[in-house]
Amino acid sequence: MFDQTATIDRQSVPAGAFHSSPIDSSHVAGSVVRFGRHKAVFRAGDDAERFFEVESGSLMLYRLLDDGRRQLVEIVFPGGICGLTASEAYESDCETLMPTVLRSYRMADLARSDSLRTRVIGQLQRQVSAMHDHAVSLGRKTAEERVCSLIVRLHGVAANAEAAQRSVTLPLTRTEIADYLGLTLETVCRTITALMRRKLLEAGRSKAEITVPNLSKLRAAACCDAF
Amino acid sequence: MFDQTATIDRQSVPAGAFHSSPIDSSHVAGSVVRFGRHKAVFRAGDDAERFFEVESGSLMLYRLLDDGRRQLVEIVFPGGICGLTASEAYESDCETLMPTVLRSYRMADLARSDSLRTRVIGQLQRQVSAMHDHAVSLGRKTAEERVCSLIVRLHGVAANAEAAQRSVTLPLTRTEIADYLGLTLETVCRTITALMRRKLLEAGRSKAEITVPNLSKLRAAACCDAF
DNA sequence: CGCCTGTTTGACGACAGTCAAATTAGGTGG
DNA sequence: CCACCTAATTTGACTGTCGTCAAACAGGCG
Repeated sequence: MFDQTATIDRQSVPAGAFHSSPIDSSHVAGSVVRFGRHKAVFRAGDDAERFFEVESGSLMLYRLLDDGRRQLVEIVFPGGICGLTASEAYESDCETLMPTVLRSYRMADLARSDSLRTRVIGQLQRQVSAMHDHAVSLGRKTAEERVCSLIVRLHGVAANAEAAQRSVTLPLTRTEIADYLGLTLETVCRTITALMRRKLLEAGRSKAEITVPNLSKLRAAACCDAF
Repeated sequence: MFDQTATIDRQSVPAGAFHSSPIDSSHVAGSVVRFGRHKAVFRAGDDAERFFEVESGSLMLYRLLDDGRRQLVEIVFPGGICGLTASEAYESDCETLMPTVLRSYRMADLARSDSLRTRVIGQLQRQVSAMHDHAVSLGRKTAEERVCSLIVRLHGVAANAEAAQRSVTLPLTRTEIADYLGLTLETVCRTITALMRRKLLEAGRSKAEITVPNLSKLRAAACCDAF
């Protein structure tokens, strides 16, 4: 489907890095890797030799069932970690949602760098919390609440970049949104259309762009919680 | 609903502990806390001062929506961690599913003990993987597949305890199963009944006990993946 | 024995899924 | 720059799985 070639760009560790904090027995900066949109970072079943930290861009992690059903299990934004697993092989597929810069570490780097460990723990905490919210969406929310929850979250993540803008650029196609929210493509379309009719959303200049006229109303429609 | 009192039992740190590995600046053993069945460990909104490691027993973490909908976001078995959050307050409620022994740590202990950090990272990896599987169940599996997946998992966890037994003791009520699987109580009942008619399950001596005549058939009905 | 909680079963309805077709958007090459 | 081609999105009609409402049943404990 997509070209799976990435522009791999192993930057050398900055010279000064070798002389910093004495706490780390070795200096682990990771290697920078760049990917275009919709490139595979790793595949389920690949040897899990490395894990990744998102510098910019975003990723999706998904699992496939034998019969083709797909579930996006996580969307990873800058600062997030993926591919860190205790098992031999990755258990999900990982693809970029947009041009993305990752920092790649060997699994063993975690044992070497105390600062990396600390960073990873903080990040895993945040990701677990996001996954709890996601479980609530999948298990207990209606289609409309799920769509609103996702847009509220994407709005929050984009807030830095687009300042106080009310416009949100969806990094996901309708199919990806559906696979993240446990719905079908058709239900996602119909739901977005309905939200526009009700003025909770407004069309942007492309299908991937949406304007949020009233964030608190949207948040209410998402059914209260964190995002 | 339940008596929220726990038997708290702050054990002193073993004497020898103060003289071990020089890497940890302080020696963090945590305090042992014991709870009966269906006791609250913490509530959403409580100050998140401590996190917990399950020594024996099991826990459920759940979130409630304003209108009363509930979603169990995690079931935590021995070795598992809960309550570890970057935010000020817990974001879920946590209750025991059976009499349970926890080890309680202050959030700050994590910064002090390198061995604790390492253990926590490994555990978070396993829990993230379990949550990914759960997301697949919630988003993409049918009621029957979800029920089978859960029983297969519970069978796996109990395997140590009950050896090669084919019987599984469900630590969850039907309502809790429903709230974990994103179904209703009635659907869970009907699904279990249907599985028994089809001989994928057999009744045990109580409602909470179930016999699995053929694990691989059950696993197939759960739709393939890890659990 | 009786109450309370948890479980089971039934009848019916609704939300979201399936199948199908039309429309739009993007990207490529002439 | 435009025509064309493919992928993505939208909309419609109908179906089915699971939720809702209701009532009966079972089990544990005082």
